[in-house]
Amino acid sequence: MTSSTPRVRTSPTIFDVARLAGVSHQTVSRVINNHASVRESTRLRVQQAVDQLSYRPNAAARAMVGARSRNIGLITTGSSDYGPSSTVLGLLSAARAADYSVSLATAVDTEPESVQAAVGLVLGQHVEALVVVASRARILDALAGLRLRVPVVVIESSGRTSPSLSIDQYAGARTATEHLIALGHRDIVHVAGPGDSMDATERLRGWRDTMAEHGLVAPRALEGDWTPGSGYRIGQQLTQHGRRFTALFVANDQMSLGCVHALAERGIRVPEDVSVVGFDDIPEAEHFAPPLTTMRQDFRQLGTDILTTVLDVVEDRQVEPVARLTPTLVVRRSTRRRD
Amino acid sequence: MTSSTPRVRTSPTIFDVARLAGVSHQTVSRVINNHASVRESTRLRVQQAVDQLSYRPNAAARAMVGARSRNIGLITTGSSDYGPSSTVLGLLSAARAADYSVSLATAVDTEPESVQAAVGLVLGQHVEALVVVASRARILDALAGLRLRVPVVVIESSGRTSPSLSIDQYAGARTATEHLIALGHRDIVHVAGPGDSMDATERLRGWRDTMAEHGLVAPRALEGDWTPGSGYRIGQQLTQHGRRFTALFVANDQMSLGCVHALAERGIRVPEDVSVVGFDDIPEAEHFAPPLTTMRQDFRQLGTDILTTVLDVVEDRQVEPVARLTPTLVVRRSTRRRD
DNA sequence: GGCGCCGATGTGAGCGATAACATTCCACCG
DNA sequence: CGGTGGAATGTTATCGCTCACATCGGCGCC
Repeated sequence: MTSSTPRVRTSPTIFDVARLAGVSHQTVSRVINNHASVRESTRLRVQQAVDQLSYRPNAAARAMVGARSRNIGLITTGSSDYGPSSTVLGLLSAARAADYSVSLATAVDTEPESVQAAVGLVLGQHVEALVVVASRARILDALAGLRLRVPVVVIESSGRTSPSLSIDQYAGARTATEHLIALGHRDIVHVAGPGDSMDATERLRGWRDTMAEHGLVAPRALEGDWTPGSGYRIGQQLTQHGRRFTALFVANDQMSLGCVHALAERGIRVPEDVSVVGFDDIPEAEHFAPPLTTMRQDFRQLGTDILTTVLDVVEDRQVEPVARLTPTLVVRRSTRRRD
Repeated sequence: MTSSTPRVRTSPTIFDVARLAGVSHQTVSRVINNHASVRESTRLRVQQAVDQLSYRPNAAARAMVGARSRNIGLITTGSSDYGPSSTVLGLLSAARAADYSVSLATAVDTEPESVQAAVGLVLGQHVEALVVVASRARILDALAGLRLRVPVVVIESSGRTSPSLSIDQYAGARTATEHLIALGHRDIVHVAGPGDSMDATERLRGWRDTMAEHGLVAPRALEGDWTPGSGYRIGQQLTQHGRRFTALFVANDQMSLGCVHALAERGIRVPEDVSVVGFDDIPEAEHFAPPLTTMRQDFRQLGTDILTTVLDVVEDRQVEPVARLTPTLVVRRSTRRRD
């Protein structure tokens, strides 16, 4: 056990530093803000005083005089879904690199009140901009009801808001479906994510359009909630109804896992009897039984792009209204040519 | 696309509200802080003015006069490991419930400079306390070098720091090992997490002690890095060296997945030939092939406890120096009685 | 040598809120 | 009917910092 930290009553101010260095507070201010026209010897003396007192400028006071806070607000749902949480992680790391801190609040659900409460919380922290990870359409609605005084950047795939960024779910779904079709599959069932998820909707649309373009019938999709458990239940239904299919395009890797589990219990083998494509490329996917073919998304890049956009918006630069990254297909052993 | 938000140049101040309501700014302050002795009619009038201008008190100004910021700082590594990220999620949700915002910064690695940079970032945001998710021992070292002016609460399982909270990894590892021993296993190999992870060290220690208490030899543990890939490689090594074992206690579920994958490739079946116990109970574990026996940790509860401790510390109340939650065993199909 | 200029530094105001103290107003009492 | 007390409200100082402007001092030039 370490000794308890000796807590100092009050922090030193710029005046304390000034007194110790024998200069005016304004000179100290110049030094800590790297202003020109401070003699080298003076700068040094001040710097020493700063170190000696371990002085840290008071952010609140700086904020009051209108200085940049280098703080951005981030709103997410509290879910541990791979997509949203990876996006957050990507943004966090980009923010760190740009020397920005992030004030984060989670909305307990998608009710407008919850979202607005979360927004209110971070807005209380002097943020330069707000980033909202809008996994659900309702979050967008809640947002629309607000008249905010800071710029907002939204992460969502519908393209309804501007500026918004996302990974192109529609394109990803098309690639996945094309892959299955190229392997000779014609009866391709889609296991979708929740209906109010915009990512899920886009993936569904991509699958449906691609099927249509190839003259294939797109049967009604079954809807899960992203969890492995829901995938499992859908897998069971799929086998019970005696539905005919040779391939499954599942809207995320976790549900794929559940589906494959249910299929295996019925003696249906992947990929011998049914090919399966997932979405996300979670770290586990490579080691599923069998290793899962899936769509990889570059969340780190997304995080970096988000921060770039935020900085552009904050500094009143031109920004692309709707920016999109494209997922890439990772072929593993869960898909194969139809016999 | 929604119409672009009309950005107002400057926010209304307490004086704007006061003027509109025809009272002094102090009366407005009383209303927004729910002070007594404001006539009901006045309160109403002020409230209306507040709403009309959608006035929000300026946090920086409040902070300057010493008011509580209702903001806590959180430091993590940017890893997406299930444990740390679930802890963060748990804390975030508890903070939301307590109307606290969270300023989050990730340390790019465990170098003291990285950690200190992250700490500096959040310390610039007027936090009432700092919570550090110290998954690695080195983070603790970096922290020890700092003389901070805010209370610090650490999430770490070694118990070196105070106050600290954690889930009792040692106890969990003991339970897992006991489970295997109770099933008749004697040759139990441990696949450990990285050596500088305190959780990994505690799990290793728990396994070793339990083995010793039962008069069993604990062979040298193999060390992974928490990823499924590392588990896979270790699984391969295990089979190559022709090591004798009937059970595997793997330090987390992801590595378990990799191990089982490697074993399956060599024709070794789980649980027929080898029993496997994981740790974490990630959502996927239930649908692994076979469903994984593992140790479940209550991260939500941990998050709540962290916030309680933070509040206690901030308000100078007595706190338990080292608090621990206990994981519970979830038995699934990857373990069975030794033939 | 005096003037002007510029680099280095100091002074004072003000950001938006709260706390402490001052004032007003009215009801109630002797 | 004046005095008194407490509720309601107003006034002022203050927090730590940066900005705008004031000041100071030395150097170069005519």
